[in-house]
Amino acid sequence: MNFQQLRIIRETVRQNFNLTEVANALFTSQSGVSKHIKDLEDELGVELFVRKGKRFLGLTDPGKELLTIVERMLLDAGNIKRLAEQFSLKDEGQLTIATTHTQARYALPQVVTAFKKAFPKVHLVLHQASPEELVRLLLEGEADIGIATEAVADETELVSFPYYSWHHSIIAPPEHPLHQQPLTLEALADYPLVTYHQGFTGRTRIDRTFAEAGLSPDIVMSALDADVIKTYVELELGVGIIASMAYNPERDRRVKVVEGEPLFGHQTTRIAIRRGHYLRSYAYHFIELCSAALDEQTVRQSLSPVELA
Amino acid sequence: MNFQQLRIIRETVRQNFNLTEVANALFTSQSGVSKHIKDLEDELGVELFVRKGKRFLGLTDPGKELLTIVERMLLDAGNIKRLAEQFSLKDEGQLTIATTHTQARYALPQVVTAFKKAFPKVHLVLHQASPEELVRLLLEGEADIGIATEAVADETELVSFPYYSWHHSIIAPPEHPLHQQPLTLEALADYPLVTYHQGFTGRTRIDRTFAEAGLSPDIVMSALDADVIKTYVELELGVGIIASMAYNPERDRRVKVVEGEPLFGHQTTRIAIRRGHYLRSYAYHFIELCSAALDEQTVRQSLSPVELA
DNA sequence: GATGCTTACGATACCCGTAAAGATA
DNA sequence: TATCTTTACGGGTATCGTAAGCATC
Repeated sequence: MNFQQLRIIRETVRQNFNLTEVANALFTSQSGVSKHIKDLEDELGVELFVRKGKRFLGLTDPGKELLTIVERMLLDAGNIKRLAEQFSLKDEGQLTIATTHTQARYALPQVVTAFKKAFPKVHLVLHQASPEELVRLLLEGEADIGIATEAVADETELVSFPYYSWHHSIIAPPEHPLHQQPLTLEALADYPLVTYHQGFTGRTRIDRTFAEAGLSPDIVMSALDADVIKTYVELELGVGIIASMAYNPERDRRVKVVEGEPLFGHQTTRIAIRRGHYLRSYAYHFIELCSAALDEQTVRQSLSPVELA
Repeated sequence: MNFQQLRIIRETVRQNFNLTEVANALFTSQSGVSKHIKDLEDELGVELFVRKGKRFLGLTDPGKELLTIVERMLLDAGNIKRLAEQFSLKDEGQLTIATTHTQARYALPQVVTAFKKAFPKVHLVLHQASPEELVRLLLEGEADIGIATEAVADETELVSFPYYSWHHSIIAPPEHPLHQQPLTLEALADYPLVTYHQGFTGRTRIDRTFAEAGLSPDIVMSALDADVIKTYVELELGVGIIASMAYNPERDRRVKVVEGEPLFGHQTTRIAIRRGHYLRSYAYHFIELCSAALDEQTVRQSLSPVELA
């Protein structure tokens, strides 16, 4: 048994049991992948994969149980590497933050600025992704910290902490009739709407709120970011619903804002990390810069790995 | 990084930083050990060991942190092997029980008999050891299950469950004057005593009870097992204190027994396993044979590994 | 016929053990 | 001086990639 074999087992599942793709992902030959799997199965005396002829279809029962152990071992292998870097290059290295556009654009700039000042040698990677993709990046160890409003609280392998709360704002051109009437869900649903994509920046909440009121608004356009939404609102395509922090009274003079909290309530953006993922000390500092309540000790205490069995 | 390197790191600590001994323990050459350590340190970019000239003295800070991860990885490596056997040889394999003489001789025979009947193909190893040694065997993965009255409840890396309760019995020749007087600690302390070695079979409790009463009895002889104690009591060397289950009215006719519970209270023998150590299904059956309350589900639930960090 | 897995084979790199040299107690 | 570690070197083995063969879709 060696680490390459373990990596291959894990990657085979990730690549949907296509050994050719596994070889590409691990930058090795497909024949080597094939042989490694065979060798490991021989050594353990168990078939790990369900085959149909020469094709791989899935994991056997022992394969499934083995995978959870393998994942933990490879997680630990990564932990060893980061741990070593922690000591060899105290304040150097890389920190990968997986986050959505909204956070990267409106919430994180101040944190990033402060962080860069404190740790100038750390290479900061802001990996922009959807909430679901972001969860995957954390689970696979490709990102150290995830920041999002959706999805992260639902995954048991992740631990998440509240970062900050915000609410939705409704924007429309200054002369829009919406500004002449009291704001209700019904009134809002009468106009074509422009807001975020499915699963982004509180869109789930928006949809649910309308649905619970028995309304089906006409969302004429959806976008990943508020800049795009604002642009189309200015073009009078419809009424916009954006995150409050995306509205800037200085710059956004061509639209007029109404607070949407009475309609949609407030949202909590969360900071997430994978259980058992070793974090460099500067990563803890980054989290503490986000929220002073989240000091290293507090975060570490919540980081114990999920139970076995 | 490979497994041999990890094994060497772990073994170097176990062998008190003597690389020659490490090589012997791992059945390899000392030069290879030396090189592996160097290679790993180079790869990680950190010194793992404190050296004085060429001698190894201990672990550095990163070395200490690394060790805990390495231990977990090697534990998982063993888990993979057992897991595979579990599937390839369903009811075959080996089960190593580390236990003291008293348990092996008086408590376990019935369990072992029933177990052998249920799992005739499992090679059962009864590893007789002191409670401290037994803890080490469990921690190092050399034993699957430990059974003892002492020590096992104090180690956080172990989980333990109550097996059964017992008390001490006092034995003396039938005509001994002890039998003519009411049993008190003071009366007992007047006679030379024969009982178990330090740390064995409730000896801790015996010593503490006398000490708390301000008595310092004359323990003329101590032994590992009740058979030896009985022999010397029969030879009138002194009064014996043994575990109640070691007294057999049929066979032990040459001594007369007095129950010692009023003096020493009762003791609980416990079944212990290491957190995170994968157990074969027949191991769970063994535990359930000891105590019907300890079914596989109950035991597994208590087995989650100790927290990180 | 295109895709995907297995097997064969040669080159390479890695690991191991012997032996000699250097350091430490 | 005896014990212990490092370094150098040669032999063996495992790993890797190319290429050909074969099954599956």
